Amino acid sequence: MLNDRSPAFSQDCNECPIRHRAVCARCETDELARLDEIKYYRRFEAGQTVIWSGDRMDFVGSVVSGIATLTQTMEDGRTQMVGLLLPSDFVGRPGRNAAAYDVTATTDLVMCCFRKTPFEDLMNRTPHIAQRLLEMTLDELDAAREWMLVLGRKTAREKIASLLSIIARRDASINLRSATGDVVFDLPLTREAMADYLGLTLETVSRQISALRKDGVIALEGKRHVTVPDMTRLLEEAGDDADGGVFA
Amino acid sequence: MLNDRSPAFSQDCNECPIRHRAVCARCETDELARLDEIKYYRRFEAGQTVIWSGDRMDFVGSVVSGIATLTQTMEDGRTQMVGLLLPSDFVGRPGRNAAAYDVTATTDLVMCCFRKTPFEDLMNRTPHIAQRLLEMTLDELDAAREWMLVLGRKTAREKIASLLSIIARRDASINLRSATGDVVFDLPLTREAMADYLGLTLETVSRQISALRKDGVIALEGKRHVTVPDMTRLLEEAGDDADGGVFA
DNA sequence: CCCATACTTTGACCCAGATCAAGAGCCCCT
DNA sequence: AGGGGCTCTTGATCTGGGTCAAAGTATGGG
Repeated sequence: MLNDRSPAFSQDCNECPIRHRAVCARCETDELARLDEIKYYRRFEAGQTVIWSGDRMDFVGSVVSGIATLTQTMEDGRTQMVGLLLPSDFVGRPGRNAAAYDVTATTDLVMCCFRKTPFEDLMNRTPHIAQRLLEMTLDELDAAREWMLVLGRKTAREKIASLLSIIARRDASINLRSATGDVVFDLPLTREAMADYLGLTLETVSRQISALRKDGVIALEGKRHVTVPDMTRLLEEAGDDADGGVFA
Repeated sequence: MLNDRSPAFSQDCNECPIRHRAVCARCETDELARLDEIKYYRRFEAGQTVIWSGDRMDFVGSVVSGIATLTQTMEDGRTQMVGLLLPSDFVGRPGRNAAAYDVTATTDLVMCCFRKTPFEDLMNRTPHIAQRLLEMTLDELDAAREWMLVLGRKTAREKIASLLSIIARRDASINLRSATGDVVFDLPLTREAMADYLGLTLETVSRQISALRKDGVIALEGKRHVTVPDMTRLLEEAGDDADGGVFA
């Protein structure tokens, strides 16, 4: 399976996202084979730290399954999540040795990693890797800037609705809609982690989720399982431009 | 001057930042010459809009002199600044046609631009351009994420101190210290623009600046000219890790 | 089965920063 | 000089979300 180099494979590969996302079908077969040679897998349990901010980071890699968070912490303990890594997201920085933020697994996590030196060598010989990484990084930058609007200007309710929209949009299980067309997914984060993402306290997160439930914007089963009967309504609550994206 | 291709030039060039920052001395002379062939300059007056979010953007470029801001706006008018472009900063996205945010000149502005198609062609033939752009984009991503911590978790006073630190660090005139070692610079933004960067109101910005002045953290001459007698103190006020960076 | 631990909800109260309002300083134009 | 825009400051008041506190709910271990 991992050695299949057909075009179809490089389209559909979930097994090794860097291969699919960073390299795609544009590179020659030999380079793909080289990537396979130097890659390795790492597994983490929920709650485990992948790397601490400031530590030496001698690898780059992407998420195969599970969810990881990037967080920054002040000396007094205030914490802000600065990124959410879902399957196929890339982490690590060619050309720099220290991690800039804590990376933590919030669920069981599998990453596809490359030791930095061989990866950089390969990147130098394979222009498309740098170009693909550039595209991915620009996407992340756009996402980070969009999040700055959420953090700086949105109300607590809008923040929650924005987070739910993003998770709905990106969570793989979103592809499964119920018979009635509802959007259904599981929250991969605790209330505290959501608070850290949104610049709120966990109490406010809890209150706003309750409020959205009372107002019929979402339905909850247990603490984590969310049903969105009307995605357009949720996007309105988030204060987003009403284009609706994939849900239009 | 613009045709000087000595190594010293590519180190010191202020005239065409993309050449210095995106290409540097690693590329061959021919490619540098090609960059010179396709570049052109654009001038904007203070307050003028470079491009509106959503508009077709058929160029990329970098700031030669002056200051521009990237902002996002909600329908109801709430706006968040998501980036500050100082001289040598790059803007634009190879491979995408629509601008993702408003770009506005806040001072008189000169940009060094490249039409997108020839730039992309050149990038495809010159791997170092993509690699250098990747580095620059990763820097911007780190800065954006650092700003997320400011927006999400810092108090108004800390936000102001953080902004002043960043401007002090990046403003070219910082290199000029007064005889006593004070750090001196001009604020390139109105109170309202600072508020939009920090997720505050302009009244709060004004009050916090007054408070910092009263407490002797900064001194003001007129509305815009700032003197910082003790940079370490300012960084403490910003809640930053006390490494001090260039000011240590 | 019961307890410990971690996560979540809800209530009561408070405060940092928003909002509303009034001037003050400044620059440019006529 | 005098006005008309700006930008900026300062005061008074209000409020969204933080803080503190307590109780509810899973889940897993002994």
